[in-house]
Amino acid sequence: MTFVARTKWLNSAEMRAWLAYITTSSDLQRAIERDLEPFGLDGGDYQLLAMLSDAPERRMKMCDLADTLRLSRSGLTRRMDGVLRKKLVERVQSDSDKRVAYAVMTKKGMDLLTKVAPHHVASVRGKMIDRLSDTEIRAFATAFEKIAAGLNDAH
Amino acid sequence: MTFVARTKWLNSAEMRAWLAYITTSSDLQRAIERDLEPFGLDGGDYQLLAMLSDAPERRMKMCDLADTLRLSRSGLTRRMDGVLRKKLVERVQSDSDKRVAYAVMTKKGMDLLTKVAPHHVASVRGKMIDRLSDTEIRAFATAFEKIAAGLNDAH
DNA sequence: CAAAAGTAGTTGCGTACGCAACTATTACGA
DNA sequence: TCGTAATAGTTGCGTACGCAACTACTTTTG
Repeated sequence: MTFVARTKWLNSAEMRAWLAYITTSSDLQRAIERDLEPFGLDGGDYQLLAMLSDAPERRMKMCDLADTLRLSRSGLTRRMDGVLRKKLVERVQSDSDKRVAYAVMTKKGMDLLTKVAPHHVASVRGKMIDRLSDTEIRAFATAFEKIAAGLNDAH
Repeated sequence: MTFVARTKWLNSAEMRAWLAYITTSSDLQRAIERDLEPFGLDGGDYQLLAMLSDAPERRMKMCDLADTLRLSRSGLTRRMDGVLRKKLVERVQSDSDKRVAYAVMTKKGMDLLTKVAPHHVASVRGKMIDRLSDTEIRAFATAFEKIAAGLNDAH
């Protein structure tokens, strides 16, 4: 294919960016998750609670929650099993549409999140945010926003 | 803990950076992996082959390979099963130290990587690199390098 | 130089999650 | 309005991978 044959290799700055990104982002994610372990949460649980805490009435439809968490429907079903067992979240069947179920954060879930969030923020700050200048933070944000836009409009 | 009580929340620029990062990086990774599927490789296989292709004599000790790929030892053992079955890589026992095994890329593996690499680079370019300005690329690289440095010296 | 400690790799087991298939419900088109 | 299509959610099955335990070597140490 002409297209591929013509593909430019990465120059050194581009390669630096790509390599730094792929090696570091997995380390970063692990490090931040490790800081959550003392609270009995993993990264997925935390994201789930954080999303619910942000939603009106602290509730979301399962399928919307799956989309925002980047989980398949079945993936969310299993992940819910965990937080349901811990009583951090409840399932509530919808009256108006009997297909849909809501995930609703319980008081226990909210209390836990309130306790954990400052530690999590401290972790994110310490490992990432506070290591970057304001300029870098802004560049970082716009870079990922541009990438996200590209991913969306390419389907 | 005073430390935690004092933790500053993220301001809006910081929050933008963090949110854009966590939501987008998983989408980006998936998108790039999807582009590898037509070649019968997943992201892990590709990384493995790429690392070997870069190493002297296209071979690496299993444990070094595990470290660079951010896999546990057992994780690498299983991942090797896949590429061994496909004959892209061979295991070679070391003579000098009978504990160690080398992963050695085969000609078939090298040929495949040579074929796939341009598509992969095109994918990385299209989804990320070409969407960013030179300035953003540089900021991106230094940002992740700083983060990586922080993760390392914090143990 | 023997015993203890360290290192490389594999295996058993448990967990997370995606895909495909299935059920139940709702929306739509003729 | 009936039948077809779309949507929400769960379940079965397969894969990836980490941890702990194990084997087999090698290095260190007293």
